[in-house]
Amino acid sequence: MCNTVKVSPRKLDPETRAALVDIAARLLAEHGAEALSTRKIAAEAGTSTMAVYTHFGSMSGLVREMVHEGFARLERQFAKVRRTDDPVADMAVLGYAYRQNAKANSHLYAVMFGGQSLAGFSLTEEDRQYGRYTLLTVVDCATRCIEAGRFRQDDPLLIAHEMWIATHGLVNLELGGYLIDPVDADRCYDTILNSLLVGVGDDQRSVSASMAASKKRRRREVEADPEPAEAVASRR
Amino acid sequence: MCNTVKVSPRKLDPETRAALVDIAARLLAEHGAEALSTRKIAAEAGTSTMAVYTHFGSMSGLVREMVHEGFARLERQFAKVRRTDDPVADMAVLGYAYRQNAKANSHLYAVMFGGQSLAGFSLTEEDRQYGRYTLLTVVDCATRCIEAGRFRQDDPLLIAHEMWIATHGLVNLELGGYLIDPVDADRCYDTILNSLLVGVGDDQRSVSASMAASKKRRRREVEADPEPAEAVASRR
DNA sequence: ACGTTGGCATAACAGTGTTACACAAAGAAT
DNA sequence: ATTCTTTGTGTAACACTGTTATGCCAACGT
Repeated sequence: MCNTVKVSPRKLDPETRAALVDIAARLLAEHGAEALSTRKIAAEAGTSTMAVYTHFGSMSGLVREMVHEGFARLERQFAKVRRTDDPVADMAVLGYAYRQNAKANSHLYAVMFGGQSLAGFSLTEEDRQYGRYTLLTVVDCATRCIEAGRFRQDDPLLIAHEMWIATHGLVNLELGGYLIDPVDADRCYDTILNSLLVGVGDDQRSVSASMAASKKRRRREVEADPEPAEAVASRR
Repeated sequence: MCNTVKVSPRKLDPETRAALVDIAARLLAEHGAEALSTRKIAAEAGTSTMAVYTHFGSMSGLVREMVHEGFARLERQFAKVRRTDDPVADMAVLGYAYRQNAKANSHLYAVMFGGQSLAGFSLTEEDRQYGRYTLLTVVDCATRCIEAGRFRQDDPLLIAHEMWIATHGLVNLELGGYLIDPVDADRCYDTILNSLLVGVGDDQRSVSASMAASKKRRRREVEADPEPAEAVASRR
């Protein structure tokens, strides 16, 4: 009777926790980084600023949660991409999904990958692992490309990284507003992806065909607008 | 006697202006974004916080100045790269210079290209034009590659953008800490650059030779450590 | 039913960017 | 040389930020 562990006379409310993340994400998306403050979040959630500290420890903790949610979103976008018998087209659609996700969550994206410090938050190695895990979908796709004889026998992790880097670079400059009229983002991406796909062993004709196929699939498998709020809510 | 224009009874001191930028840049580089405050800057400069407002209007104005200085630094790095009769090697060295500059000024770099909002600063179209101007060195190099018959007859601006995007993507993920051991930054960059260079028309043998040549030139033409402080001071 | 425990609100603290205001310094005009 | 005017700069305040010490009270285990 001495070591009886008394736990949780009052549990943390998971609903308010989720609400805080949602509100923070909305504030960030709608009004930018400057609008992200404990007081504004608490006011919208109908609580006090303490809620942020009991649930997340600090503002950085909340940002970290948002970052993880961002990775989860990206993974869900990836999951929507079908695995067809044209894995190279799949790869192109994955790239488009990455772009679309980044554009839909542009403020969060900079924190997830750019290393931007938002409210004093900075990535930990654990966070990065979380991010790298998302890349596994791309690695798997690269593996299927190799197995299908489209790509040269090579390290699928390296191939996935190539795609990641190119897409990431494009998205970053696109979001930064640097890619304008004569040399716009779509044109650049087509050219780069083409070169990379040929570079890893596919032949030009097959690449052209796969990229054309991917363009048809984009609209179906990767919708531009973010998923409706009900879907997010029902997942809880 | 009514419209006599009375000007400047007391001029802005360009020395304190430069000192403020320098101090701000150092604080940013050494202690991160959180350490960038008017009071800290003013304290180090031996002035009051008002100096920031008379010289730059606001904190964002000072950040803008730092961004422009960042572009100028990049351009100086580019200027160090020689224009040889192997323009493809030149291109590879330029890419290395871009990487090196980004790593030496990593905090500023995210603001310059990533669109990170630092102290409420966000890029204006004028700032972006400033950034695009820096790319002209790369466009020129691409033109020389075409004239030398190494690259296919194509839009040099598009080619420059390809290189920019790939290098930028690599640098961003590198700075974010995402590129680790088995698939590190150097390995990725070599592979991607190779694919892109072949993709714009050069043949594999020439690319390999040029990249090998570029590796020898790197250390000479692009020193890793930032330029000594005296050089910066004497330029004023 | 009761007592413990931990979530939450309140209010304070140290810090931030920004600004109104007074002062002083420096060039222009006499 | 002296005065005048203009304007940079220091002081102090304002509204705001993240964070935390301190209570209160609701909810859970007993």
